[in-house]
Amino acid sequence: MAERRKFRREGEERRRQDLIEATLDCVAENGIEGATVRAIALRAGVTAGLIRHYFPAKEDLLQAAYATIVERMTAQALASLDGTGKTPAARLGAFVAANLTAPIVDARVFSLWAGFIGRAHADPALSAVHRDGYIGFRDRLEHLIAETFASAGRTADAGRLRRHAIAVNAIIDGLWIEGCMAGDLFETGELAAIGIASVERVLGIDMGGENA
Amino acid sequence: MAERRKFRREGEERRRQDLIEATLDCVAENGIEGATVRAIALRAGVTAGLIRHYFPAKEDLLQAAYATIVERMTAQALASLDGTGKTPAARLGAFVAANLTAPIVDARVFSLWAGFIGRAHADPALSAVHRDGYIGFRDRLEHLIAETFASAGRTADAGRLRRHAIAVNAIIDGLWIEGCMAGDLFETGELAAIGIASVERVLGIDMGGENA
DNA sequence: GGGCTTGTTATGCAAGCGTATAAATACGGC
DNA sequence: GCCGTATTTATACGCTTGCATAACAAGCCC
Repeated sequence: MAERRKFRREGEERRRQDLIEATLDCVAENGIEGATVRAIALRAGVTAGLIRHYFPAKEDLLQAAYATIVERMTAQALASLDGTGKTPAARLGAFVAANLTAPIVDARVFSLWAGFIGRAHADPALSAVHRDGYIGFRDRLEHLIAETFASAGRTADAGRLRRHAIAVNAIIDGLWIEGCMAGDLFETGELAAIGIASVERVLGIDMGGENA
Repeated sequence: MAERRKFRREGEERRRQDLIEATLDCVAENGIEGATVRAIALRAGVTAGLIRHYFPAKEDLLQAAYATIVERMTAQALASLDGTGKTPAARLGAFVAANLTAPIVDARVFSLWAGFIGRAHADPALSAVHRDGYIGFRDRLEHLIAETFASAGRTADAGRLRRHAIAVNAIIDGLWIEGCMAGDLFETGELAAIGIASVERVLGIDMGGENA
């Protein structure tokens, strides 16, 4: 009668990570409103009360979860740059392609993104997390474009470089959303091909695409 | 003591529209989770119970509200095509510019879009409304591009035309999002200029932009 | 191996949610 | 001017939510 549940004491960082992962699962499956304290706890295999032991309030958990997903996406994108010995143009091309292929183009990731974005307007902290991610991404893009131009012997003033980064960022974002929301409307690799071709034309460079 | 509240009987369509408008206000201000039955009723100036007299369930109201906003955005975009006597290229340019300027680039509209998108994954009906809007928009774009090509004496097979529409749609979407979320990072008209220049380069046409 | 710390569970609470239902009232037809 | 009807209000119910608190036990220290 009334047997108390057994449990293990996990390391602090491990538990925090588990809770964040459970939160992401919940948001991805049922939207942000599906991420209730009880649902998260159930998925993490703990009881609801424990959450408050690691996060002062639910909002803090959501924030941490969003920061995690932003960070993860960024890392995956940057990983595509790891190949050494490539030309700057090839690196830029790989970067664009990576952002338009699985696992970055993924319904689950989009579900997370959308869920958090919807909440960002009401929550300045989430909004800040997002803006940091956006600016970081665009800066990285601008850097890649600058390198590509330099290696091609082309010059571009700061303003032009900035506008190029904005445009390329828009192409990636727009195609990413299209792919995530309506992946079934595109063939494998089609979005990446369109993205590369578009970026080539916008920047007036050759990244080895087939100019689809 | 216990004075019952006075009220007026409004026409059915008028009440429905008021409730939808109130719903949009709530979603825009506090996200979709801020759109509770009571909050909506308060803003519409009625009591909560009335909502169920016009909509079987809250979900039906949300659906109607989303359909309304999608329809409204589409109408605004199409209105930019109304000018007669323009060349197809100029019409396409006007269309792109309109989608990258107020009132379409607007934090409130984006807030609505994001709120509903976040819920779309959990609600197939909302998802269907969105997809219809997306495909309709892309088709319109493809049509404009085809006209522009035709008037320039260029030919393009169906596949190429489709890919062009996908790319231009991505540019518009991506820049739209950037503008809505971080409008303060851009000067007035900058996004429209970048959009037009990018579309010109991607399509290889001249729409009268300054090729920023 | 006994005691202490603290990670963890269990239980409870007040508030808010969507929905149901009955009473009241505005207003067109006569 | 009254009646009937359908719009609108009022009230309540059952459920879920986030959060608080007290009891408990796991694992480290000595």
